[in-house]
Amino acid sequence: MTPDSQSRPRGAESFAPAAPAYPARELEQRWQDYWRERGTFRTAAEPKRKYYVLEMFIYPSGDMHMGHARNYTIGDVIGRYRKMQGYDVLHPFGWDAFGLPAENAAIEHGSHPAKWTFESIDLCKRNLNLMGIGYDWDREINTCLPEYYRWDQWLFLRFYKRGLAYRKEALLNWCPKCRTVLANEQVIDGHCYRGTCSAAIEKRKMTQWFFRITAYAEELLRDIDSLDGWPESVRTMQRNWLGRSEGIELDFTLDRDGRKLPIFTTRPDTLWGVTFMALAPDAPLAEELLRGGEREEEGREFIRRVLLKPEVERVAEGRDKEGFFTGRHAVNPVNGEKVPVYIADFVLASYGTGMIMAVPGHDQRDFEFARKYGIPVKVVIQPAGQTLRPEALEAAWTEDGVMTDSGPFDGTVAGKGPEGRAGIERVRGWVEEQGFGRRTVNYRLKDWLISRQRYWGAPIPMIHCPACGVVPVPEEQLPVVLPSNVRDFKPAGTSVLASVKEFHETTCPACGGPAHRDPDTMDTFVNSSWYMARYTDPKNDRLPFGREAADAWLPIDEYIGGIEHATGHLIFFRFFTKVMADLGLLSHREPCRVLHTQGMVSLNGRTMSSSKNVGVWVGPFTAEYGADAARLAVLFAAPPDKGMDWTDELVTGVVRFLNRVWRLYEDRGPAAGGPPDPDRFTPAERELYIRLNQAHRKVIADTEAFQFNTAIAAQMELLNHLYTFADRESPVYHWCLDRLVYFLAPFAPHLAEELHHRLRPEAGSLFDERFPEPDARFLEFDTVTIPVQVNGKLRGRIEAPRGSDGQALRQLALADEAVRAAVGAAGVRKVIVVKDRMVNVVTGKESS
RNA sequence: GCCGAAGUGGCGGAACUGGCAAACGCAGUGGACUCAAAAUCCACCGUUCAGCGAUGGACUUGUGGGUUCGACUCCCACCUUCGGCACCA
Repeated sequence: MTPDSQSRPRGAESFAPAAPAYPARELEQRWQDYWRERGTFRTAAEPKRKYYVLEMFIYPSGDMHMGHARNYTIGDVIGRYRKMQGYDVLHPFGWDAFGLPAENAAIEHGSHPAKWTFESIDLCKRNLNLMGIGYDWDREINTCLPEYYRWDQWLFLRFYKRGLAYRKEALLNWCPKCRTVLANEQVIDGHCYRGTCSAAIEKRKMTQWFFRITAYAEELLRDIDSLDGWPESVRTMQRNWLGRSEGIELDFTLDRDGRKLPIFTTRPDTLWGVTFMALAPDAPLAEELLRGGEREEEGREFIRRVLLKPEVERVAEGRDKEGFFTGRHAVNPVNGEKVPVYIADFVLASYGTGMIMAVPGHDQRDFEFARKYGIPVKVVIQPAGQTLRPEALEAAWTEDGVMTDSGPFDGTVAGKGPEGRAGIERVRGWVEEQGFGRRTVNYRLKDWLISRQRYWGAPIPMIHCPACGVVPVPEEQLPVVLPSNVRDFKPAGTSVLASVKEFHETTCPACGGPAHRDPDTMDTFVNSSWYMARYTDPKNDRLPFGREAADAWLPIDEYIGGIEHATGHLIFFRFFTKVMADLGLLSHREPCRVLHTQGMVSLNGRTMSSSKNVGVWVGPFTAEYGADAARLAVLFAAPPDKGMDWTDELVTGVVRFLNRVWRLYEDRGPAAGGPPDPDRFTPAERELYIRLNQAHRKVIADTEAFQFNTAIAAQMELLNHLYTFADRESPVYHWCLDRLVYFLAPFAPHLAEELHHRLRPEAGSLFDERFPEPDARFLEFDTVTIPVQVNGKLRGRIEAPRGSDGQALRQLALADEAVRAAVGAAGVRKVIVVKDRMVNVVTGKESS
């Protein structure tokens, strides 16, 4: 390990803040045991009022830091709170246990990925229990067990039957370090998505399995509108990711053989400005066009060279475009013009048809390319009141304008701007009428590549037979168990499982002849695409889950996890839900009603991370400060969706709060009496009682609004009032202590449970009690202090009975000395009164 | 470049539907307790000007405009930060 002053060595922390002044750890252990023994967080068999709260499950990779802890604490607050409101809560947890780090660790230590994984799971589970998270461990799932992944395989087969799983050859993202292909969602800026890897991605042509997620692109996009419990940011990110664009597909005709060259464009209004065509270098047609031509060899060499370039370089900003003239020409259907056909590296094979009509006058990329290769430029959209000359053009004109040299459309306003849309629409209609092309919708989203050439994953349940081709493993033969007798996990560019004879060699289910299994495993995002449904029926051995159970609990009422999954997991699990609904497995078409994304936790400016060993660790921290301090720290620092910085000062504050609470109850015996009698209130008691109810109201409102920081602040405020309240024998004071226990419950559950038992030794768990309602009669003070402004500036205050009418407030305000002084000689022109809130006196002349 | 979110004291952050900006916490200052310190408790604590002082005035929610009796909140323009997408035809 490199010396690093920022991160502290694990297990040897010496934190600056003082530890709690009460035996936090001891008492927390006691109540954690108590909850476990009593099954406090076990799920109801048949929910009456269901509430499904779920945190994204974890990839178990060793120790757990406060970034993790924050995620699970947020879920736990909601789970405990809803339970206390009488909901039947489902709050499960499990392990996303397949994946590369386990394999890499095994390679490094010469052990087996399973060993490393199970050790990590043990550690994580211990940490979660240390934090006092109330899970129903009876529903724990683990994706690396055959009981789980057989259903990945089962679903795969169902997908296959429906044509939603298929094999194709394509140019794929290859991570040279992980030695496997990756889905588009797993490539970030041309690099591997895994933080510990981030190697530059290469392209390889391979035959692999895909899920046809594009078949659901339209529904995935449309239903985003219905996800009103999701953050707008995530909805926008998904819309961008799906990338719908409307246009037309239209055929150019190749010279000599009259072959059709289909192109996709969103700008049919520029059809008359086409001066060349361009094909993607990796488009299948590219090499074909060269075949037999004079420039065949040269062209092949160009393609080879361009495709060799790593992805990062290809997409680098402002990069010079490269192209190659094929020697062929194509005819533009709208005007019969003959234009040269190029191969150009800026054209993507995977988008649209893999070829484009190029309009240098009105597309910046085409313009740059045309200038470089001396291709003519035509201007067919003239900006209003101007006449652009092609030879003087310095950049493409991409705004709205008037169509010129455009056959029947001369004079039409067209473009992508608000004015021009109608023009494009007209051309579109015409193109269809003339039979040149058809309306098309294109998506940026591509099919989901799920094959991985790695060992530690769910085997793909397919068999390759020399006689019968690709044959699915019969359902009754599932699971296809991942063999454990593997020596070398390091893939040499081919799949690990191909080298395991006993696994790889099999017989064909169709003809009985020798065949071999598909040697690849599934992307781990497959496992996490349906796990939320498995929790509803985790032990089912006939189906992935029963429909009744799934319908009883889904959709998730509250899903909590990191924003980094916005365009990966959160799209995949929506896709799976829709397919599973179409397979008749469940009724809902969206998996999750409300989504909250949680901000990162940083330490000294660096994001906490297990793999980088940066963090404050749950084990050592709770040993010294306890779980309640950890929980309050992550909850109080900031609203959940914002990032937060972990500091010693933060710990100081929450520990001080816990100590103050503790001390308040220290000399208290069992509770005396119930709610206080308002008829016998002293003025001070009355005030305290109102403050109690106000705090109560705020705790409820803020918790439901996901503002735990202010919910805790309200409790701190109440605590401050209690400390300065003189009469410690007052029934109102007693009652406050009684209520405060409930307020604390979701946030600092251990301390709350302890105090609950102290006040009511004979009672059961606090979490089997109902969360109380505030006393609606005492939510406001009878007298309000109302600020008085003169011309919008604060000049005085008046006291008035709550609910006083405008006339009364007006009189009081105008009688106020400071107000009269401020008004002076100018005279009152107008008085605005907002009941119980504000009086504003507007004076006659310019005064002041 | 496009899309989205945000910008408030020394710091983390509050502020209902347009109605007292700065709740709560940290840090800081003063006091109590103590032989002393820590811990604890109580009080003060946006900036600036005038005043010995009590107090009073002015200013203040990224910048500049606007709407309004009144704007952290709404509108327009701009700046900055963060996040996403990006040769997508």
